[in-house]
Amino acid sequence: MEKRHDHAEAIKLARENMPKDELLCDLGDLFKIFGDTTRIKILYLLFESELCVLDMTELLGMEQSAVSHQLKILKDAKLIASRREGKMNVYFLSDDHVRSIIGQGFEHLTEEGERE
Amino acid sequence: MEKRHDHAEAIKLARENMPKDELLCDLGDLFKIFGDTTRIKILYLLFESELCVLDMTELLGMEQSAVSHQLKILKDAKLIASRREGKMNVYFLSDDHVRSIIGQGFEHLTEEGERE
DNA sequence: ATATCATATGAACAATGATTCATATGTATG
DNA sequence: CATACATATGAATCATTGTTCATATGATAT
Repeated sequence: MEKRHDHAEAIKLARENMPKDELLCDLGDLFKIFGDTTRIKILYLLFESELCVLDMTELLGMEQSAVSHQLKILKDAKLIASRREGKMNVYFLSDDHVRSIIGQGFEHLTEEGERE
Repeated sequence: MEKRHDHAEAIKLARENMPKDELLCDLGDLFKIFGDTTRIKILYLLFESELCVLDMTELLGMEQSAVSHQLKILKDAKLIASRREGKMNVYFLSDDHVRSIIGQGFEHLTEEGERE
């Protein structure tokens, strides 16, 4: 009887190419940030234009405090950045990876849909 | 004094391009799946070769039950698929979006690192 | 059939995390 | 300096979620 799945070989290959635990942890932490609807919404908002906190609070229909908390998380992850403008803090995307990552997720979802 | 941040215009632009809530939710749910080290590890393992549950249990040094639970989550999200081979269930990546998404996350992390 | 191997699954528990409330910081203006 | 405006932050709460334990299902061989 032919053996189709070769445990030893598969395990060897998989083990050799496993990145360090720290990187895997960082990756998880990064994606965790995208794993929340509020934060996804904020990022989408910033796709189009810079926004101050009150703008976002209004657009999201949420409490100002909740928005600020999420902005901090996004900023700590360097996904967004901000600058002062008088009394306001204006937020904007800090690089294009955000668009790429969300774009890939979007593709996965829509192609799944088509197949069914 | 020149007004640098135009609230009305920014809000209008942002609101027009906001996808439906359902999509935003689905996106969040998808990324939530990548937001766990165990699942990231499993996906990385499957980058190289198909694996049965016991292979992964050994490679991850985790309980079989924990691995199975995570496999179910990945399978429900159509990120992986499986086939029977005798007593075993052999798992494999179901499409290349997994590689792209993780790749983008990886890039964000490493480029951040370089800049500092 | 029964014993065994491989995997799946349900319930319980502990940890994590998003939101709210209350309050503090920072900035302009009278 | 006092007041109002814009934002940030700490503590508390409620919900979500990963893991474990115990057990169920499914497949093979004797």
